[in-house]
Amino acid sequence: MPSPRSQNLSHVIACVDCGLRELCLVEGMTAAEIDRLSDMVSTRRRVRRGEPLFRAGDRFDAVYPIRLGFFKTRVTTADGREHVTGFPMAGDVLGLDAIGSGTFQGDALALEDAEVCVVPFDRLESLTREFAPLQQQLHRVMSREIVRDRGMMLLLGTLRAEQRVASFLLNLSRRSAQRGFSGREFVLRMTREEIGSFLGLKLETVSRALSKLQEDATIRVAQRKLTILDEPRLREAAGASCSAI
Amino acid sequence: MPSPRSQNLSHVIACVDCGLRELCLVEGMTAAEIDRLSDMVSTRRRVRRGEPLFRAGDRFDAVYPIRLGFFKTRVTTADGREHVTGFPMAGDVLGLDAIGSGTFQGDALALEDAEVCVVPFDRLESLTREFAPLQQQLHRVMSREIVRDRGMMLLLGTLRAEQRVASFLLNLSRRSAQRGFSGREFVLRMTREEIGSFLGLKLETVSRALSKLQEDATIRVAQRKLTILDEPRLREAAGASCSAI
DNA sequence: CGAGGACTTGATGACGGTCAATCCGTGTGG
DNA sequence: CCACACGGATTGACCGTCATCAAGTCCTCG
Repeated sequence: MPSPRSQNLSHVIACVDCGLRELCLVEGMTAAEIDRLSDMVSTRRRVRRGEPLFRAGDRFDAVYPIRLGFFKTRVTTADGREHVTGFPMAGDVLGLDAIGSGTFQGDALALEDAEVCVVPFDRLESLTREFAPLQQQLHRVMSREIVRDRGMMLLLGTLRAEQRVASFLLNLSRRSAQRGFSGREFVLRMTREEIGSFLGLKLETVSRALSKLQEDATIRVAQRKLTILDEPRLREAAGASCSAI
Repeated sequence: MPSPRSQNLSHVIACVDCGLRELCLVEGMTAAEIDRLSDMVSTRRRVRRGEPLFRAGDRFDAVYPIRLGFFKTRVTTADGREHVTGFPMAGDVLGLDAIGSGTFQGDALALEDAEVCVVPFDRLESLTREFAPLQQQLHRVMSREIVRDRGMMLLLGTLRAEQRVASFLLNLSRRSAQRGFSGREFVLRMTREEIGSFLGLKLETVSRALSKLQEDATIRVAQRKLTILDEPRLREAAGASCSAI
């Protein structure tokens, strides 16, 4: 893994020029304020596919807005079972759950080559005391995380297998579209097993649900490539809680 | 519902004297700093059993540390199904999930007569810019909420009915003990149906699980009164993820 | 004391888990 | 270059857990 210092900083895009501004921490700040933040975030870190950004038990001292790439976050229970808690992508912020305890509670693994900004948390906290908009945005981002998790609880607690898979696809579609990519056609960067772990299902059940949706001509799925053919139908398959996650 | 102004403020306990300090927002602050916060939180609000503290769609402008009582929070889906997202009790802070959107995403209903502190959020944000310890504590509280929700996702995604119920009881026990009450004997303030909604189960399944644990002499349950007879066995019944929630 | 809600318990069936066989795409080595 | 191995994915058969439906009991509160 390359040290942060191995990055050529002159090539680092400033926050003010970053395409992810409105998803990230700086939303609502003036250009001058953003530059202050940008100076602080002078380091980036690349994470290669399969490598961890952090692991459970690592000491927390920074949060990581994702610049590029796709991660999975997971927790591992005492008896070795693994549960995927999310699939963060560019614009999402990793590590917020570690603030409370000072150590990371789970692993974050890159599902493809990725790059994150390294935001030292103590300095971020100081800066939020100066800039109210930054503070508000940090609170919004954390709060969004809570709302997202509530949505997942609803999904896990009330939906049936096919509804869960349909909701999951709609979620990926929406987030893909938010980031300027196609919401209709995208690549599933994770395995069926990882999807299953995230949704509280077994990989076979995920596979069956996808096959079923394909039979209905709702989606087309060829390996990792997924196309939404009939979005209204997919929303219907997800049930009324399609907006859940 | 009585207006906040109807409270006799001279009887309001200052934060510095509050038994819930270490759970609430002021942990780590000096007495002088706490007094500043205390002045701000000059209003309390009583909520009678069955009444809402807030409802989905209400405008967010304050968070509510619970002084006394037991709540349930829930979300209602478009098609009218209800899902309980938590059972906050004294020392927990209500409303953090609304920061992101500015409106409450779900309802908070008192399961028994309750009293909360009203902390106007814009003033709390200003104050956190002055007092770093207060800011850190707010972040810790929000982060804890995320971790808690992650734990619920793990529970809902991986545990079987009896394990969920056992985990739930251990959670109530721990929180009860943290607040100075017995962790061995406590009252279930919610119905079987509400427990089921929270755990992603039907009320009959909850009832059966409780009966089963009683047959094993792990617990004794008489209506709402619950006694843990054999805690190690209950931990075993919860599986390795007993620390989940 | 009566009514209604909360709870328990039983019978039955559906959904999804488990086990197993097979297929497919990719990368590796003969 | 092809054969093979391997992991991921699909599909089928079977079974267990939990939801559903239903009956009946027990508290609680008017």
